[in-house]
Amino acid sequence: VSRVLNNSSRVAPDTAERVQRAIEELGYRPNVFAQGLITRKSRLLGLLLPDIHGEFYSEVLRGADTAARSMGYHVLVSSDGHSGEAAMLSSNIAGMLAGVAVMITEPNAYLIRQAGELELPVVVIDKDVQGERVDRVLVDNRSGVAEAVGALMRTLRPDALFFLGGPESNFDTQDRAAAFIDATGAGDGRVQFGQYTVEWGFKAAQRLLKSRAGRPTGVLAGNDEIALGVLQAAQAMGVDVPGQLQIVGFDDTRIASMVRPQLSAVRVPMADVGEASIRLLVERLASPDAPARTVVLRTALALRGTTAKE
Amino acid sequence: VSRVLNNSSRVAPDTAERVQRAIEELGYRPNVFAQGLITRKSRLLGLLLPDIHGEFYSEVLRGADTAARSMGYHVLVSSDGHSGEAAMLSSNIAGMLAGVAVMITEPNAYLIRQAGELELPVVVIDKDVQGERVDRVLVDNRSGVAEAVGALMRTLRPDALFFLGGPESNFDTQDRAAAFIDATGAGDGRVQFGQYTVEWGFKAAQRLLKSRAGRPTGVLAGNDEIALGVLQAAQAMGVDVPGQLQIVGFDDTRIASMVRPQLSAVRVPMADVGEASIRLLVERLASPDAPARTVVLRTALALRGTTAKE
DNA sequence: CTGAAAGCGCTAACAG
DNA sequence: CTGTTAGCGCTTTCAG
Repeated sequence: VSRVLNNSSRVAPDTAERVQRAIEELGYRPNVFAQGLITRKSRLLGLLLPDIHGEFYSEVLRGADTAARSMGYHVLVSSDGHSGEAAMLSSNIAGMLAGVAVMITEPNAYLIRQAGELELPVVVIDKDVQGERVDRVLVDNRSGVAEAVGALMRTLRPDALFFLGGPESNFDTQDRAAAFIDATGAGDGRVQFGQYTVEWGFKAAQRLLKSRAGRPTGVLAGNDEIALGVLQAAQAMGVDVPGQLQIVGFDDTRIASMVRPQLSAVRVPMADVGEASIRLLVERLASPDAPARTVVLRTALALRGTTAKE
Repeated sequence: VSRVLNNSSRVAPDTAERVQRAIEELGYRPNVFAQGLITRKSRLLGLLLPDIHGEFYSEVLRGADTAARSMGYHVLVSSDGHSGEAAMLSSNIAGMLAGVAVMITEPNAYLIRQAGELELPVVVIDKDVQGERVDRVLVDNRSGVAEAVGALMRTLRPDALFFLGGPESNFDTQDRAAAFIDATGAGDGRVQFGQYTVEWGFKAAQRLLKSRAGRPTGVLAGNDEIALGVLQAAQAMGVDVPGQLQIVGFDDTRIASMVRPQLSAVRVPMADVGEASIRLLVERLASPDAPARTVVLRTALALRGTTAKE
């Protein structure tokens, strides 16, 4: 039976068929635990996200799930709840995992070290972690920012452009802020850090819009929620968008196209991030000693209602 | 070692400690497969959703994950992609699952039957499936609708109230439509079915708002996205909300409070749905022969900017 | 090509 | 209280 199922070694065709029939008649299903015990392999992959909340992460998960399924694997998600605990990695379940993809968006010494030392194949998402056999999936934030700023600068002066990011500790926000400074030559006052929320975007924009001098004519937001907050502040204060203020969001989640006017945004291919990390993992399973690889995913600029029409 | 780890049967305190020390020194971790092979138990629970997309399902997942973790379990999510395939249940991974929670929102004979026949403990979410040992988690749509309609009728005539639902085949939409008809005495024209999307909500509202006679003064939407579409249509047509048109969404996802004005909505406790299903599953694992249970979760009405201020 | 048998690492039952 | 042992169901030699 084992030889038929794993179609290994030579089995006579008619024997094989006889076995197959018996399998079906009896409804036989191999015991996964016995299999795992002897082969030390499994078809379960771990995906560790900072949070399983909202449009962004659920899109990563969806991409990962789809990719995994197409290759006969399954994905076990877990959020580390920003706790740095990485419950999944220390729980007994870790022993069932064939590999893990870890998304690291904030400094987390514990997680980073654990990811590097794990005897399991590891893919790190978002953070350029060192490690012998640690593959990486990165998003090209810099070119995304450059493209967005370029679009803004077609109609606006660079010194009236602002960046409203998420938490300063967030790696993506850091990257995006740095790229923004490179692209616009912005000094400190025009780059602000806060939260990845509508509320924070609203307040920050309100503050900016109130000031007479140095009022922004263009804002690049750290994510779509911040951009939405900026849009709402403008609307509340009677500032015309995109006439007096242009806004570009980041991520291009479904929210960006749900609101009116629709948000222009730098599209981050979240599903592709999920997919690439699973693919990398499965490929490493196949060749454990291959050199570490890095996949960099490009963004794309989606111009919609909050930027000047060409 | 086994006895110490499972703190079963009497072990001398000092022996236990000696074993513990050795475990730590050696970094010993029990092999999950060997354990599973003999105990036929696992700490892995399956969660089958129609889709892993968006605010709604990611919230269910979050509730489930939190609950599972607090009880030492893990959740393996999978979407059936509306395909009725239930890949998770037929794949080899099914053998690692201690139980499954299945969310059924549309007719799916295959899934329903499979859920009822599975030898695994099963919890069915959203659909009242029959089955010996099948527990259920339901949302009390009817009382949610009644409450929303009640609020609308404080200032509006019942015959100017409309219900714009999702697909007619969706169980929740069916429930909500039926409850709406009960509460308002609405005939067919005032209950419409479409898609759970902003676009459909927009178009349907546009059509309704254009007609001179029988123009709605209040709309109950099948979910928040539809409600948002209705709001945008009103704004686009210069219809004042809530002055000329009041809108109540359903689910109360984060989207409802992200937009301006904020959507009034019937809050569906999505995280609680996830949590309750995991809890039911774990409790059944403990007592396999207990009678089937049904948990009904209440909704709550969140009155915000799209309904008349009191 | 096929039958037989040796474990994989663990738990639980059984002696001591 | 602790040592020993019989499997759990599978894959993979090793003989035939």
